[in-house]
Formats: sequence, C-alpha cells, structure tokens
Amino acid sequence: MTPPPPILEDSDAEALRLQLARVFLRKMSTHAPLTEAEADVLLAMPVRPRRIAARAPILLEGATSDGAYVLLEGHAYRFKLLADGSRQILSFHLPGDVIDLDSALLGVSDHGLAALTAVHVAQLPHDAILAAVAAHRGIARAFWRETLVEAAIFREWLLNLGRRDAYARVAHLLCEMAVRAEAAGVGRADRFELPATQSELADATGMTPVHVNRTLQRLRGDGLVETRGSEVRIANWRGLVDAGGFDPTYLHLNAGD
Amino acid sequence: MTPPPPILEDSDAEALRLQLARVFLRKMSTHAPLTEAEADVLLAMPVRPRRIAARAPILLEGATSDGAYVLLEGHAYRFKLLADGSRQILSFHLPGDVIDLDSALLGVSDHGLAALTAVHVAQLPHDAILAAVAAHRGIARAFWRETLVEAAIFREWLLNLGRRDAYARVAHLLCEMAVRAEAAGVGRADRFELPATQSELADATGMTPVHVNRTLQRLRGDGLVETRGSEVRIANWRGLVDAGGFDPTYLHLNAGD
DNA sequence: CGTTAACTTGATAGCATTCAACTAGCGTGG
DNA sequence: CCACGCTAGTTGAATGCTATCAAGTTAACG
Repeated sequence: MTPPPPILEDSDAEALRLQLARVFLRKMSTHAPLTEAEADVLLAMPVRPRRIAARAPILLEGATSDGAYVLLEGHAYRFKLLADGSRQILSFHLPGDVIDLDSALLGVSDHGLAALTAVHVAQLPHDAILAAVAAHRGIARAFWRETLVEAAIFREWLLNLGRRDAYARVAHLLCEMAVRAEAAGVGRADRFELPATQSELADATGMTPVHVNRTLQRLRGDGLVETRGSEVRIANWRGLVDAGGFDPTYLHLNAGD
Repeated sequence: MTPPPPILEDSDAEALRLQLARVFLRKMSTHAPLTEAEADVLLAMPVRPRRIAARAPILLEGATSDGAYVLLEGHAYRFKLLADGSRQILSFHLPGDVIDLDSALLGVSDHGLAALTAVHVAQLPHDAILAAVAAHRGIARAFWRETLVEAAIFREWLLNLGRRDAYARVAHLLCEMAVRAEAAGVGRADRFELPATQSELADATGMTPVHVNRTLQRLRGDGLVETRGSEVRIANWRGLVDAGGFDPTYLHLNAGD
C-alpha cells in the first residue's frame, strides 16, 4: 500500500523532525493541548518530505492520495476549475497548515492543490493519521479542530464573494493574510509576504486580474497598503479593517474560541 | 454547567429516540461504520429536544452554546450578516444534518443559525459529544467526516459564487438540494421541498431577489424546472446539471469517496 | 539585451443591481 | 364573508459595477 519513505541521511531526517516540531507541532498545539506523548507520536509519524517548484501542482482534482500534506515552507493554494477553464482559488496556505486533510476520510479529492512559491511539504500517511487519531484524543481534537477552523474560513470567504464589493473583498483578503501570517510566525501583521500574482488574487476573490489591479491601486491611493514585489505592507491597519469589514473571530486563533 | 434535560413523558422520550435513530443514526452511518455499541452510545446521549418556529433564529452570531443541534424535522440555514444589513446564507440544512458542530470546539459562533420552516431539533451537549468522540473511534470518524463534507460543500459554493453566472448558480443550487434531499430521505431527486423564498435564494447565491426571480423564470422557460409553492420539480435533470455544471462528487455521499 | 510574464491603462460592453410599481396569495378580523 | 394588510412574487426602466478587449509598460531573468 504505502510506498516506503525515501531514505534520508540522518542529518536530513533530524532537520525534518525539527521543522515538523517548529511548524506543525506549533500549529496543532494551538488547537488542543497535547501531552508530551502525543507530541512524540506526531513527530514520530513516518513522513515523506517532498519539494515542489513554484506554481507546480501538488495534487490534482479527482486524484486520490495516500497521505495528507503538512506545509513546512512556502505558500500553497487550493483551487477548483470550471469547464470553461476559469479557476476559483479556495484558500491560501501558510507553513503549519495541514492542507489535504480531506483525503484522509473522503477519498477522491474534489479540488486541486498547487504551490504558489517553491514549497517544502511533509506527507503524513493516512493510516498513520488515523491510527494517531484513534489512539490519542488530543491529536483527534487537533485534527478535527483544524478542519473546523478551515470550514470557518470558507464561510467567511463565502460572505466575501457573495456580499462584499471588489474593494472590500481585496481589503478583507489582505487583512486575513496579515493576521494569519503573523499567527503562523512567517511575518508581521503589518508586513508580510503574499506571493500571489494579481491573476491569482483575482481567482481568489472572484474578480478579473484587471479589476484586481485597479482595486489595489485604489487601496494604495487611499493610503491603506503598499506593495513591493510580493511583500505587502499595511500602512493603515484600521482603515483596511474598516474597508474590508474584517473581524478576525472566524479565524479562531485562540484555542478557546 | 449543563442544565438538566427537560422532563419528558416516557412516550415522548421514546418517540425522540426513534427519530434520532431514523434521522441522525442514518446520517452518521453514512460517514463511518458504527458498531452496535457506538450506535447505542449515540442514541443514549442526553439530548434536549427543541421546536423552533419558521423563520425564527436558533442561534445568533457571536453566541456560545453548550450543545450542537441535530436537525430532526424541517429545514434550517446558516448565515452571516454584514454591517450594512446584507446577509449571506452559507448553507441549507436537511433532517439528519448536525448543524452547529463548530461550537463543540470553537467557542463563540462566527455565524447565525435559523429555521426556514418550523423545525424540530435535538441538542447534543458538547461534553457528551466530546466524551463519545474520545471513547469511540467510529463516532469520532463520523463527526469528523461530517465536518469534512460540510467544508467540501462550502468549497463548491465558493466556486459557485466566485466563478459561475446567475443562471448556473441557481441551477447548481437546485441540483445540490435535489441530490441532498434524496440522500436525506426527504424527497426525490426530481421532486423535493425547498421552502426558501426568492429572497433567501438570493442571499444564498449572492444575488438580488429580483434577479433570482428573473433567473428562475428563465430556468422554467427553458423547461428545466417547475415550482409549485415550495415544491421544486425538476423537469429536465440532464439539462439542469449542464446548466449548473453540477458534479456531485463534492457531496461525498459514498462513505468511500 | 532580448524575451516573457506580470502589471497597467483606456475604451467599450454587459450582467446584475437598484428603484419603483404592481399583482397575487393568504390569514385575520370586523 | 369579504375587506384589509402583509408578504412573496413579478415586471419595467435606468444605473452601475465589473468584465472584456486591446495595447502599452515594466520587471524579471537567462
């Protein structure tokens, strides 16, 4: 069934474990208090590391996989395609996110997964996930809560696409990515990397690239944000929050709420 | 902590248990094979029954609750509001759906919950859910998978709102509700109840009531659907599927995929 | 320094919204 | 029993936000 994990130099294996601890354990701990034994179980999982080039697919819609991906480095996104070729980006992902957890219980993937930048992922075999979940309630809670928070983010995006205009949509997306970047430890709320092209931002916000461009110009002109390459600097947090109607409750960043 | 369940006549309690078995157990069993012991645990949960009038709120955004609701009879929906009063409906719910599962691990609700018709729900206390999940892996899988499928539906709705035009959006929604009604055992794929006003359909599809009206007229004119009151009859399933670009994979109705 | 992708700009077109009436259905009460 | 009043549904005209089309500009990179 599961192909054996590739052979790693001891030093590589050690580096991978450290990265898992720093990125993955950190994220899981925000969901549920983990006992030391549970943390050890997570770190001892037989992960398969994999590097993917920027813009390359990680998993295609309709495919099955035998493991879920933990994003260790880089940015990734999930998407769906329409028959006419148009694309909807469903979510952006930062280090620590478990991206393909659906596949653990759902079989055929109903969406695609791709790298935004060069990406380093670790694949957790489904059987290892299910075994860990069955044996440890803290791990079960953490995975379940990861799914619940993800669903909450989808709900907020539904509101964004369904009821906010272009200006608010882009502002809201920037607010979310700012807060999540800081929470993931890969940036600050007022200065972070968002390595998405305007086309990709368009596919995330249900707009066209041209209109994303004009909208960003307005946001810059209004003194709310500045961009330099893929770096976003938020010049007026309060103004951006107002513009986007942003309320971070739905991110459920505190284990309690 | 948890207020005691209201006193029930034995016959009422018995009726409630039967309904739970028919509706809730049925749904949970589609997610994971449950042992007899697990089924018993689910049915023995200390549920609080509650009846809500049509259009009445069940749970408001920002509220906390001490239990999740299983929908036993009637239709419900979840929604978010914007400061300007506009509303986005996030999902429609049919009997068997566990509607407020988020609250079990997330604390403050990030969205509202309301009845579409007169509704009969059973509230499962969070501590009972968490205890059952911790003790029984089949139950844990079933709840987790319910959340995963729900997230998959949100993703499809994102595609709907972000990348489909009005005609396809409405067609897609009707396809989804047809398939789900049949799966829930409350209708057939070609004839089912959708007790939503055109305003509510508009809030679900990110449109205005006026445009929903015109779009439904086109769908009727094209011979795809007929409506009589809140009953939807699908006159040309194939045509509606094409119009909406509907592919039921994302509903994950088969435990395997 | 040529080539390509990303970004920017302007003009035009169109889908959906907004505004404003009007009709139909239905429960309630005089 | 029918008028009343409310809600849902329908229709028409005008506006507007966003898409589309088409070029031009900048930036990244080998």
